[in-house]
Amino acid sequence: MKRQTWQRAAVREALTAREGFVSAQDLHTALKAGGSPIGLATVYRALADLAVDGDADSLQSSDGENLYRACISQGHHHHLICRSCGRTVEIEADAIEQWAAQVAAANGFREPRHIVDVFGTCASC
Amino acid sequence: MKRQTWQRAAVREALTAREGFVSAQDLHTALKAGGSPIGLATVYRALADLAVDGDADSLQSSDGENLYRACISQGHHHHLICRSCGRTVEIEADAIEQWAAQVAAANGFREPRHIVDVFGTCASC
DNA sequence: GCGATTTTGACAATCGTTCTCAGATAGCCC
DNA sequence: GGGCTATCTGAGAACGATTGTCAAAATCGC
Ligand SMILES: [Zn+2]
Ligand SMILES: [Zn+2]
Ligand SMILES: [Zn+2]
Ligand SMILES: [Zn+2]
Repeated sequence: MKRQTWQRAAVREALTAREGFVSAQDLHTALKAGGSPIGLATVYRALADLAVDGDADSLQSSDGENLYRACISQGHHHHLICRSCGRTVEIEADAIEQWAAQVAAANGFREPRHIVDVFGTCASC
Repeated sequence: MKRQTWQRAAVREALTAREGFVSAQDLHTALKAGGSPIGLATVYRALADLAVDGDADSLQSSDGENLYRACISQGHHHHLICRSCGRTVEIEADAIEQWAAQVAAANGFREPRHIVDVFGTCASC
């Protein structure tokens, strides 16, 4: 079973305080700047756990970094992300879900999963 | 202007000979195994060029590797990829293109780009 | 063939991430 | 509270994909 530590709480809180997607390293830097003595490896582990439990969304940036964001809606959803400021809008689109399932089935593919993210420049940028 | 070298030709050929997506390292290993003295850095550079020129598709695997594949259809398209054998089907879906553009516009996002890939297990796996 | 310019490749450097492992700690039983 | 034990933590090393370096080699226009 998972133990409750102040480190995990701190990571969860720091992540929630952020608007858009953050890297593990950035979050660690922010925590240290706030006076926390938390270790980098711990931040990585906590973020991975949050993502697995569905409490955080994760995606890979174009240069291969893993980015995380506190989840707002609980269910399956996608993102519209500002490539400049990182501001993120959560999107639900049944049409996409159905399309993905249908396309997979039509080609004989089982257990379909999909990656759908939209990037753009937001109104304030 | 781009120069024509046997190295680039070899990379292009090796990539075309493959069915699904390959990593730069795998392709390099295959080339070496075939007797070619080509360097790893050159394979990376050639693949990046192919992707830029639209002659190869590229995507990031879940563990952060860049994968490449010889392009069949020329225009913008997406992929249905077998998570087991790598077999890939190219997909064109105007509905998705329109949906992405519309979702971006509705939220005030300009210059939308999107990532859409479907993974599954193909019929033969 | 010549020369300017580009490309190559061995190797080092980078950088995000994971591993290691000894010490700290949460949760549980008494 | 005190003690026990499995889990968690963190400093640093290790790792692995990718990129940078730079001298030597190759291309292409002349
Ligand atoms: Zn913005
Ligand atoms: Zn979806
Ligand atoms: Zn398959
Ligand atoms: Zn598209």
